[in-house]
This record gives sequence, structure tokens and C-alpha cells, in this order.
Amino acid sequence: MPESSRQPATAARRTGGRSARVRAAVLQATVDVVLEHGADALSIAEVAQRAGVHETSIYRRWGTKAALALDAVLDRTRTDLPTPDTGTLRGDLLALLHDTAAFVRTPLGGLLLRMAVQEDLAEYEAARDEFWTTRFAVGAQVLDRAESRGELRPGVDRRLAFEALTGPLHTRLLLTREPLDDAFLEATVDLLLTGIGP
Amino acid sequence: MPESSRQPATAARRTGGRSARVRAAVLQATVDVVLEHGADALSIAEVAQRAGVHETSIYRRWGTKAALALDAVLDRTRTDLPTPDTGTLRGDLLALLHDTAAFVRTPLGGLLLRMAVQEDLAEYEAARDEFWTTRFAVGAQVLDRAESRGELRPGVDRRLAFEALTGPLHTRLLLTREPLDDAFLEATVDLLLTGIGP
DNA sequence: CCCCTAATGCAAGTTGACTTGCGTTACACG
DNA sequence: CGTGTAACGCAAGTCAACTTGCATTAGGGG
Repeated sequence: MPESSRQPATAARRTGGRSARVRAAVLQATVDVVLEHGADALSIAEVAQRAGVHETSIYRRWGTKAALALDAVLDRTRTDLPTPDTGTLRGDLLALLHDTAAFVRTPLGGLLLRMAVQEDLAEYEAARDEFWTTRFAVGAQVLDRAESRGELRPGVDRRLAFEALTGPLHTRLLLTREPLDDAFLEATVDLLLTGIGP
Repeated sequence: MPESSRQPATAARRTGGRSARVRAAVLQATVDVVLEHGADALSIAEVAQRAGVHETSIYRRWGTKAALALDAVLDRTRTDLPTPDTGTLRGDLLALLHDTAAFVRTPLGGLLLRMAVQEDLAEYEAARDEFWTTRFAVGAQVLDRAESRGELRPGVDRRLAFEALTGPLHTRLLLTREPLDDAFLEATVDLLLTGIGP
């Protein structure tokens, strides 16, 4: 009976209409709850109630609480960030670092980093790659312009330079928990520009 | 009756004998379980059984699973690390970074970092400070010797330099999840030494 | 417009983290 | 050595994450 049972090779997902509404409502409720009570106090039951959705629907779609929280925060974070253009490499790097610091000081931003560290699902590898690729691209653009102005030693690895710029910030924020004041950000940029050699 | 009810101002803790045995057995069992099944699969019930201790004793002493895991890993990590002395600043920094990379590649080391990011208990602030202070001290010693050899630009902030050395490594390990190969470690050291300026 | 079925609603159950009250053991101190 | 009490053993219970089987609803392709 190849005539009567024609089913699409890929089982058609239903992404529009109700599904989309449920997804939006749940993610919204999740962000609300997290911002109100903190990430530790995130309760699936409360999210379900606020979103007007049954708990089971959340579990079937996201699986775990961590996955839900990460998806919700990522959804809110998917915004394109501006590329600074102050005219000097130092100014651009400082602006980049200030933007980054401002983001991680945001409740949602700080949460995203901590979740990204924790989460190990292969499912979110793509999201992580996308997140960092867009940020690396901004850094590369800043460095390209600087090189054309002769402000950059040729042959500098773009990715490494960007990691060196934000590395101390991430270390302080996540590990040593030291304050991220302006003096620290400036000192980081200057160290990256000139190095510690004589 | 101020005569009969004389109790010490500080309620005497009992740290020796049985308590010490329980603590050692529980921490040992915790590390064992974590190394066998991973940190996510850590079960208090299993730890209690292996340690020959009742669950309640674990909860009363450590409170939560996260606190237990962090304490267990910290207990194993409390070892003094050697200060490299290769004769050159570049060699010392490279050795330091290699040691750090080797540590975080250890199951226990990687776990410690991820837990340190997550944990927010004021109770462990002292342990965190101790951990980083000892590491900063090693870095400072390396830099002091380099300065006396004229290999260091005077006035370089020791703490910032150390953060700049290990920052990219932590960023890759925890956030971007890129590989920590030798070429990356060398490039990090060279960038720190010379900067990105012309 | 109809029909297949993906996605949701619903109810009941499982599991493990964490709590509590009370009796018991064995350090620590005199 | 006794003795007070901190720390442990034990039992029972709470709570929230997560699961499962089945009925119901509503996309979206035909």
C-alpha cells in the first residue's frame, strides 16, 4: 500500500501557531521568574503556571530545568552588538571591554555565562559557537581597522587577541570574583597593547 | 547557679577521633564517586553507603550536595605548587601555564573550576581566596625575579599580569571550549610578553 | 474543508535531595 | 575515670524534578 500511506520523509514539525505561543510564553515566564527570585529558585511548576501551560509540556520540550533556563536566556541574548569605532585601537578595545563588562553585569548576562560554564549538552554546542563567532567577528573587525592604520603589529592572531582582551575579565568575574572597575578594564587594555616586556 | 553551669564561651567543637574519621571517609567516598560516575551523578545515598555513614550525618555537616562536592575537591587540591625557575621570564611563564593547563585537564581540577564558578556560598569565600592567593604568590615571585634580571617593564601589576597569563586559558576551557594545545599556550605567553602594538 | 498526527492537557507515580525529632554513642574536659 | 554534650544513627516525612500512559486539541498538508 504505497499509495495510501504516504508520509513525509521528515516527520513534519509544527513550529507555528500554538507551539510558537507556548514556547514564547514559557520562555517569557522563565526569564521573569529568574529575574524575580534568582536562578536557583527557578521552579518548573511556577513557570508552567505563569505561562498558562502544563508542566508536562515544558518537560517534553526542554527536558531539564537547566536546558530551559539556558534556552530562555539565550533567546533574550540573541541581539547584534555594535562595533565600536573611536578612531584608535585603544579606544575601540576599551569600548569593547566596557560593553562586555556591562553585559556580564546584567542579571541575564551574568546568568548566561554561569550557565554556559555548567551546561555540557551537545544540543547547545551550536548556540555556543554562534554566540562566540559573532563576538569574535566584532573583535576581528576592530583589529583589521587598527592594522590598516598601522596600530597593530602584523600577524597578530585575531582570536587569541580577543581572548586575551576578555580573558582577565572572565577570570575575575567567574573565578577570583574581584571587582570589575574601570581602572581594571583600562589596565587590561594597556597590558594587551604593550605587553609586560621592557 | 553560676557555679554549676560553666560552659565554654565557644561551644567546643569536636574535631578529632570519630568526627575526623567520618569526614575523611565521606570526602574520600565523594571523590571516588565523582571520578567514577561524574559530578552530575553524585548521589548522597551512595556516598553515605560507601563511607559507612548515615545520610543524615552528611546533610548535617555539609548541608547540600554542592557544598560537599566542593569541599571534597578542595581538600584534595590543597597542595603546594612548585615555582618554576628556568632562568628566563618566557620559560617561567610557559612552565606556569603548562602546569595550570595540566591541572585543569585533571578530572578533579576541571571539576574544581566548574564548581567554583557555580558556588556562591560565603562559606567558601575564604577557601577561594586562599586558593588564588597561593597562585598569585607564585606568579609574583616569577615576575620579581624577571624584573631583577631586567626582563620586565617596571611597574607591571603582578596580579593583572597573572590574570592576563591564565585568562585566555580559563576562557577557552570554560566558555568557548576550544582546545588547549601547546601552540595556544606558547602564543598566549608571547602575546603577554610583547603585546599587540607595533 | 477534511483528516492525520504533532503537540498539549491531565493524572498518577518514581526518584532523590533535604528536613526533623528523638534516642544513642563516644569525644573532650575536668 | 566519670560526665556533659557534640556528633552520629535511625525513622519518617516533605518537596520538587522528572517520567509515563492515555485522552484531547489544533496545525498544516492534501
